[in-house]
Amino acid sequence: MPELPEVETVRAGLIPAMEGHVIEKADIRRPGLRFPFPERMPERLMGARVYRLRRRSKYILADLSTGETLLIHLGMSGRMLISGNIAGEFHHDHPAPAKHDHVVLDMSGGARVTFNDARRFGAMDLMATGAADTHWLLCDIGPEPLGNDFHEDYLVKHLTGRAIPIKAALLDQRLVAGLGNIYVCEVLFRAGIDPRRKAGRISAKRIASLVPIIRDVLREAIAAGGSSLRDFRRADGALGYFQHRFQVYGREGGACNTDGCAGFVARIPQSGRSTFFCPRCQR
DNA sequence: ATGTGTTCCTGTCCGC
DNA sequence: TGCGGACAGGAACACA
Repeated sequence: MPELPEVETVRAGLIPAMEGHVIEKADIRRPGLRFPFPERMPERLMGARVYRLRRRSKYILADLSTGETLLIHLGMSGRMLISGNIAGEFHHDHPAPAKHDHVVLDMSGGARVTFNDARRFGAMDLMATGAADTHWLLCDIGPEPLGNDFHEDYLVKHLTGRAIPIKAALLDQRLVAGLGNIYVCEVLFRAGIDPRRKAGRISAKRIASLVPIIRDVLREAIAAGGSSLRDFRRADGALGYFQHRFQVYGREGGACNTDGCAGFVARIPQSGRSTFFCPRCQR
């Protein structure tokens, strides 16, 4: 579900509720999600102050005063909901736990943060803060697309000679972090590249052109508060609005938006997932 | 190395 | 209105 822009939106929304505040109560309502929760999770969370909320790829990382870091992954359907006292506004009543509310954190500032995840593909874990980079879920993830380690030479070097379709390559978190099905489709549309093309058979110049396009798409989506499909919401309950800017994702059969292109958006399966593209102007 | 398919789950939507 | 099937933002895994 949430890709980098949505996770970044959630992180930003959680900051006023969590950063600088102490976890006063941790209600763990089931043994785990995609993976079992770590041993003694409530005890390890209770009394911990959240120093900082970070993001790495599609993961939210909360550095705690206990020397541990809480890792949160939203999977496909995970949501972080805030209720109660947010940023000095008093709304004392917390709603009763709803279906699929799996973890409930009561913060010292008066906010309640609820991890709701219908499909339970999400995850939570705790690790030593200093060892966060070596956590098994994080250690093989590639560079942040908005960071300095992701650049033209890097992408060209890692795609040279690869027989993998460019769509699958960009979806692989080991190459670059944070891209998912929506944004890969949108990026390849802007680049005019056919998602089925083998990465190694695309010119270095065109591969290089993907770097600024990836950055632009992600930055625009973050600025828009992410994309609200189905039930994705920002932590404050507002909807993101980048979905209104989709050129191809979810637009099967729609007219291509490229000037002068008379094509229509097609949907094809690629490695078990839907790819949306314009066969006429993506080559 | 690179497919592809399956799996983990629940919810929603669409056609009959 | 019910029912079955397809499909959904992720990603690990087994296997050809």
